Amino acid sequence: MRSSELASLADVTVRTLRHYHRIGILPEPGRDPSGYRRYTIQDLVRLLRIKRLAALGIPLDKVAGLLDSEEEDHHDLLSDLEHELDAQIARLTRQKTMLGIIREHRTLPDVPPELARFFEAFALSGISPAMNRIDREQSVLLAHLVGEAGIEHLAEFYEHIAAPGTVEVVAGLARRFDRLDADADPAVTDRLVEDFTERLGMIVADFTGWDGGTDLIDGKLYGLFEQYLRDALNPAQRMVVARITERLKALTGPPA
Amino acid sequence: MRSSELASLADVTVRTLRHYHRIGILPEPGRDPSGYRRYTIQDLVRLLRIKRLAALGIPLDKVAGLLDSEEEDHHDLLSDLEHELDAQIARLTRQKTMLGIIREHRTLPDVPPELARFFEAFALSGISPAMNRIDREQSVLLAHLVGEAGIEHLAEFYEHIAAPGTVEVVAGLARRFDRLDADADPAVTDRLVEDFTERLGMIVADFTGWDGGTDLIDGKLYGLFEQYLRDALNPAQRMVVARITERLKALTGPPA
DNA sequence: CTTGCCCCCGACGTAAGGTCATGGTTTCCA
DNA sequence: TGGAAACCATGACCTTACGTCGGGGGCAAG
Repeated sequence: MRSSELASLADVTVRTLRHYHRIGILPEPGRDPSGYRRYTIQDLVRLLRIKRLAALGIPLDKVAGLLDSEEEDHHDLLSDLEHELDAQIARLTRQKTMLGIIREHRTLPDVPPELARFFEAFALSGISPAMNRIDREQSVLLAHLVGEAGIEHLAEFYEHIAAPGTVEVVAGLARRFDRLDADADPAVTDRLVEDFTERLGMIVADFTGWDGGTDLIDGKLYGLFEQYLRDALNPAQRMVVARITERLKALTGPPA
Repeated sequence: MRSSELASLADVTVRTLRHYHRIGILPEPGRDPSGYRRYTIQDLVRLLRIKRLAALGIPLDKVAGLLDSEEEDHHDLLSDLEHELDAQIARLTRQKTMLGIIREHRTLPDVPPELARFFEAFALSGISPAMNRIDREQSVLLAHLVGEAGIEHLAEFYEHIAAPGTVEVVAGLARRFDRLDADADPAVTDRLVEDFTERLGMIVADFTGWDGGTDLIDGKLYGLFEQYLRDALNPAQRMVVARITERLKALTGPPA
């Protein structure tokens, strides 16, 4: 048998044969006078055994050991492999689940889908693209900040915000916030702070009372999160945020 | 921020940052006077967005396109990815199932587990290691010869052979076959042929009547299969095989 | 004699980084 | 103030299981 015949009998490519020779799991056969490899049935059997092991996901550098050792030293190897397979399947399944959610809700893939509804509702309600981008990037930062566990809590909060009846209020406030010029009339900013506090204060205050929240405030990431907002907003907007934050602190009561 | 700080904030390694720079999905930031990279929050956001996409299984060379394009051109990409995930999960699940079967039955991993019981029973019943090896290698050849579908038919046959009551008979015949010297007494070989035909003839004849069988006889692989046997056996054993084959042909009736 | 097919070898490429090796910089601490 | 520890930079090689060239030779048929 020459190489292409062996290859086609075993349903592999000739390149694969040479690869197996190079890594030493298939012995080099003899050559004919013109230097071509001549294979025997033993080589075919060996190749088929290799294929069976490879099809189980066994790495090629372990194959020689398995084929040449008589007995079941390989029990460890196989159970390791099985655990690794479990882990891989679990990972891929998580990916698929995430992709499915993203497809169903048609959300952007680089943003946590649990939070996406929120700024999607805004995007449809007359907010500027720039502010929308800020919301998106904030969400990404925030999601990383609170971690896997915290995101569910956040999602619950966003559900309140995005609920019918409330989302219009939020969108209206957001539009007004979005349109604040750097040198906005103090009366305008005052009214925005008042309206926000009055209409959303309790909802937001309930949320910031979350247990995990206080740990986060000390972290570096949280500082960056605030800095991100400072960078993105104009002075009037920054002032509004600062004053709303003050009012919310008062609502949640003095810290211990 | 310097590189290690950004890396730790985003839970990646510094090497990963540089990799992302090299492939162009994370822009190179400015440098400080000593040549160190100084990152900003925008870089952190970009990095976190990359991480989200990568966690979905999106290849890095598609990431830049997704992050920079505004709208949903990526629907195709995502659904392709979902299909690929399905395929991978299916493949890994098949591997795991196979491994599970092999572990449960404690069979050798390089041999079809459906056929393994057969020569395992033999190995325990006094056959020589050499003959046992022949059985194993034959099984591998045979399994490849008949393909995925045929193996189930084969397994059914092997069930008959390995059934209580029959397996002892088969093992006895196999031991006698195994011990045949190259120049065995004709009376001994005659008796073996007779006993085999009498006690197993119908079972084997039923099996060789399988529909797919006739296609295989013409194939190259089948010729090799026979050659393998010729190489492995001594003259007396070859003669016994040849004579049993004759008798079986007579049992199944003349071909059309 | 050329055409087409088969064979050889060697070398580069893949995905997503890990792991040195080497050399300069900053920072901490006695 | 000096030296050690820690940090940063670049470059190069390593991983898996082969695919894909590129260059050169062998062999049978038209």
